[in-house]
Amino acid sequence: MTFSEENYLKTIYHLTTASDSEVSTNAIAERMETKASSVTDMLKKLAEKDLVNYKKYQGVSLTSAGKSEAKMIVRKHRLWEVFLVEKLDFSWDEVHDIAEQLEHIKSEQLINKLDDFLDNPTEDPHGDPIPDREGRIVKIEKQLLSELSENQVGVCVGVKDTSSEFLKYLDKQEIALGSKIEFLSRESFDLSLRIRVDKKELTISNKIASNLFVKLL
Amino acid sequence: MTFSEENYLKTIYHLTTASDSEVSTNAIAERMETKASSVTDMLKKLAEKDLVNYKKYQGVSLTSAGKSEAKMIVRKHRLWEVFLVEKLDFSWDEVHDIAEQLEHIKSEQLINKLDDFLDNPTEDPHGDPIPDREGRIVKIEKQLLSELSENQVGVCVGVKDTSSEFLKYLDKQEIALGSKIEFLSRESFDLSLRIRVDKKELTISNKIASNLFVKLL
DNA sequence: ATTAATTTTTAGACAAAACTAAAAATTATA
DNA sequence: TATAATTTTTAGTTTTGTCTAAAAATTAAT
Repeated sequence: MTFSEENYLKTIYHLTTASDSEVSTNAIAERMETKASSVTDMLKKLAEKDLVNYKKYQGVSLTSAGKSEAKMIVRKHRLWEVFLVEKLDFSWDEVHDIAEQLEHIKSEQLINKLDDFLDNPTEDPHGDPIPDREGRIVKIEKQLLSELSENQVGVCVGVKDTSSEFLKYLDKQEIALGSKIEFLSRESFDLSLRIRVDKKELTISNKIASNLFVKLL
Repeated sequence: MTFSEENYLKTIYHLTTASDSEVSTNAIAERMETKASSVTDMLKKLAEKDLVNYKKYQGVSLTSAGKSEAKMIVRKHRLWEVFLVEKLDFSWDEVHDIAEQLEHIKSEQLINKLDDFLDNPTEDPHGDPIPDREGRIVKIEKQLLSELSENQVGVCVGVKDTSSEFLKYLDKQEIALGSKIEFLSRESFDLSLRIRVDKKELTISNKIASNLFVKLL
């Protein structure tokens, strides 16, 4: 399997799990910053290899073979992210691009040894679940901070947007995985939220709140 | 820089440092298990980028830019090998193929953090020197076991052949980096050597002895 | 229900890196 | 020093993954 094929599978996996349906050629092209015609070419190739279900003009989904390949790529990506943050002391906004490269390294033994070395983590530094060696994913129940009602309290368990920009903002506000977040009040005018993070009170926009996952206490 | 370009630079680096002269198209082709015509194509491209000195029919050498690129690839390869052996518990005969992939990961920050994480090793698991972040190499004086004279004593500091086959043979004989090796006697008929490794006496062929580096005590 | 807009696919081209086969240059040999 | 053998380069293909432009299919709008 080539890097390019792996990238397509991974993208299709993310898009289909997010929307829980078939995904369009254009959606893939947009996410991968490539042209629709290139996507069509690759879909044909992946269909030929029985990694995707593809019918012209009908969108694509992964076959079970494709899905398990995709999960292994996601597994590698997220394990390497844990390594970079936990062992090499990278911050959570710096690891994505490097993990994009590392996820293509081919060696099952390597990834399983890495998994053990990291003590078999179940989530990456952004709170996303890491598939185990059989592809199983332990899903934690979490919800967006923006969906809480006043006075509910949760722990930050993940981020929806993993852009460097957003993550740096969180660092600045001292919001990290594990931070206790209390929903104090909602400003009806702009939907901004008053929250308490650990000891400190602050105001965040609704956009921020709808990119932060919390687990209710 | 593409993977392929990096592989060519690395090969040229190894061949030129071994022979200390220009290297021929055929030598590169043979080492890389490719065709001479493919090598010629790539040499033109590398010359275009000022990474090699190339004149038709005259062989090639690295420019200083090419050499420093090559050293960085070697640095990455060897640091990853240390990681695999020291941290992930691979044996020294298993790491080469994985390091061949990892050496192409692009991030200076990554490799420098890895270097620190490993406590800035100066040699890889086969005893080969690891260039530092400026490309400096600390060369240790070492010689082939086959070049010793009777009753000299050394410590195993490296291997010339790094094939899995040879390394497994050494494991079987319990010869490792750091083993104390006493040259007891030479059999003139087949040039085989009687040696003592740590406490145990054994006989090894001249071929084995000429692939083992020792440092005299 | 046609027409218009959008999406998707096809067709043809291109760059990278490999290959084969043949030509050219170099080196070795008689 | 001719000629033979070897090495290296050139020329022309192939494969992979991308692109543009145009055609075809689908979806939206009047």
